[in-house]
Amino acid sequence: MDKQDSLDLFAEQGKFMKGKHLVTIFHNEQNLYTVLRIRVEETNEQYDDKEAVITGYFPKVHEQETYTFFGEVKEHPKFGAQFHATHFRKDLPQSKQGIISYLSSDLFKGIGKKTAEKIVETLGEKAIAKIIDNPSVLDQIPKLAPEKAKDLYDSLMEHQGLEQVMVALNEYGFGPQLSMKIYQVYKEQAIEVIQNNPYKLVEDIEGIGFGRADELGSQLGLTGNHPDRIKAACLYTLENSSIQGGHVYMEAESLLVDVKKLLEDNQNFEIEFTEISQEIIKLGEEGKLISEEQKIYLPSLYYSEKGLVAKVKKILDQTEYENQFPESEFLLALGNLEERLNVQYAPSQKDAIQTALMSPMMILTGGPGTGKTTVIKGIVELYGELHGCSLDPRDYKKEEPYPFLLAAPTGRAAKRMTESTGLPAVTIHRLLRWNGAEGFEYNEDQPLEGKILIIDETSMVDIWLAYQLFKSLPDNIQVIMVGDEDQLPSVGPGQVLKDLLDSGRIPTVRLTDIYRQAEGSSIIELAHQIKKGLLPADISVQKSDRSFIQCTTNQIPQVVEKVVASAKKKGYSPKNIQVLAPMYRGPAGIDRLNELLQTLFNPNADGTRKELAFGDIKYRIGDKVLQLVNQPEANVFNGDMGEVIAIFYAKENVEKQDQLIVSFDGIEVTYNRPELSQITHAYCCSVHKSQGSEFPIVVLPVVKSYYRMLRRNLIYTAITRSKQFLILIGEEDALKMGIERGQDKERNTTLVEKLVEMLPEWSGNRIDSKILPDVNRKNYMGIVKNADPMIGMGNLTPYDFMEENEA
DNA sequence: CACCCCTA
Repeated sequence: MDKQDSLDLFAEQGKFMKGKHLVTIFHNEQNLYTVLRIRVEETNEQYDDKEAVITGYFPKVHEQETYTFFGEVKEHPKFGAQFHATHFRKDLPQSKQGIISYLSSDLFKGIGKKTAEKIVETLGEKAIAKIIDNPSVLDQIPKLAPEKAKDLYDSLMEHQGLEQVMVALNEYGFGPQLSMKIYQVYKEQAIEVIQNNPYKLVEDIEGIGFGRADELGSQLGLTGNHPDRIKAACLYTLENSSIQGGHVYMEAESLLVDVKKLLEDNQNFEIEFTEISQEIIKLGEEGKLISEEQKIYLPSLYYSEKGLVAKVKKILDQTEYENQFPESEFLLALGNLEERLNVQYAPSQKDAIQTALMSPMMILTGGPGTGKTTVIKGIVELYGELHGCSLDPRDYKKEEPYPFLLAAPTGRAAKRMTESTGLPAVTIHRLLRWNGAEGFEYNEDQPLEGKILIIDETSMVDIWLAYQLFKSLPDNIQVIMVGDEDQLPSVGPGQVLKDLLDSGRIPTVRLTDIYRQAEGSSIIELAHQIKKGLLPADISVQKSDRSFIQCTTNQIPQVVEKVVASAKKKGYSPKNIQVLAPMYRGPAGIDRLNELLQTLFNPNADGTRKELAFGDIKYRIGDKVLQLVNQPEANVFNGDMGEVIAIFYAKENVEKQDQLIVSFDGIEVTYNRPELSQITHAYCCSVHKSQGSEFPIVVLPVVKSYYRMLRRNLIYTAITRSKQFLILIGEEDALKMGIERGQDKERNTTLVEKLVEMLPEWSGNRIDSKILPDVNRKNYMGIVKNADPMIGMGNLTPYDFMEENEA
């Protein structure tokens, strides 16, 4: 089998598009993300245009060369149809004439037409494959100097290197996706690196764990207590603890224990602790990990904490905000604003706005419904008023940058920020111009321009991103961080918001009064208890707005069905009633509940309705669906919910594609079949996905089979999604266990101690917001967006949703 | 066992 044939290993299945490269529209040097246009020569896609846009991760693609791309056509909301390629192959010229013009082209210095002809005469139509296989065949070419032969071979390798490496990696058992990643890092040296030290892959390639590398290692004879093996196990264990457990460091002792276990579990060979600590010391000397007082860090995490603290200090050192305008001026402007917006701020909200404007940095924290959004709106409005600057970005020229930077860790939180303030807000990644693979355009060398930064949903910001953001800030900026420390912690390592608050070094305003719920809400009371780790004694007692129905895991589906059916009968739609669960699988998992709820809300009893099947899901018109990825161009984001409004089969439309049309509050998005993986049913969704949303009725099953997921902040996040009714279903034991679990699994961080060491204590006066003057509560709600009116509640209680269940 | 960010 020669190389050209073996390359066809990758062509075995799927769609391809072959054509000549016309122009590269975009190429990211860092991560190789490439957008290019080709003239289509051949394809098995339904594609009528003569030209096509290809996207994917490619090393340099040469102009005028012909390539075959493998992948699928996808619809981009702004740029239209494009072919997303997972891998590609450069087509070697097939005809003698083709090879001659290829070899005599500019790609091969010093090879003219004459020499090219000679090569083909001597080696035949498979000349290129033969040379790649064994460069010494070039010795047969008359009058070809050895240096030229070497140049030719090197150039060929450079152009064909990717394919070479891909084939070899395939033999090591790596698929095209992972192979491409490996190639991006090591280029033509990939195979050499793997043969020398396969454990290096653990360090360099995301997605290759110790287990995989150790398999290669033992094939290559690097076994037992080989230093490379031990080192890799150390780094892997540390990385794992930060990615899986959210820790910023590991105690040296537990690192030793975990590493020993990993090494011995994988191969039957006893490892001494001293052997491990020796390698840890060496890794320290190589700068691959950092140890301080028996705490072992990955360098990126250590420097993130350190750098964040240094920058926070710099920002807090600014003194010019405190007395920039007299308090009387602030109060006057605040009064005008209240009149203009027809709202009245509570004392704690006024305090928050004032502290934000008069301090270099502030944290605004509080649970759902405490008016954080209202305060953000107040801050930007008043900032504009007091500084006499417009809130409209269009009023700014290039030399006078827009002063307001609004950002959030998720697309959806940014979208909400835009809606509630009327100002542009983006994800933190977009703000910093992220270009994939470790590239942020903004950093310490090229800082952002702006005067005031507001970050919402700060609880979701991990230590890496926090550092990246702060180091990209100018020194003369005001920073306001908004969030709820009791919600789910960030996906990435650290607990930045909680640590900043716990340090007591940052000006902070806590909002505690709830303006969104009815007065005397027992849901809020429950939330407060859960925050303290307590399960109220009256949990099983029926309240006006919450209830608890006891049942086992296996009864969950039928009880959920009864409760929801009862709500449906009372006129609630799927939009108003949200079932939340922590996990997808299992008899009480999201998948099972979605199936059942679809049958309840949107059945197809006689089988005559139009359906589009994707995997295990059958979509019907009227289905409630959840968006799983961001589509900023369409203003639709991960976590948004919508409704299926149309289904087209391939034979019914010009695109010849199965299509699903979903409406997200009026925004219509079309999903071709391949894009259906971007949505799922939403009758029941995960607690994680519900973060940032609220619903009139929340139905929350809690059973011991969710064991791994049950934690205090998960339960807190889930129950605080409900605005009117909360119906808990399941086992009291499980609920109790979940609420009590939280403290013991704290994340290892040293941010608090670093802040405390570097910064003076903040001695701001906190307004006790319990002492509220008697003002009209309705007015507080005035500018809270989405404070949808209670939907014809009358005197309903959760009990009304379960009357049939009493037997 | 679940979750974030994305380049014209």
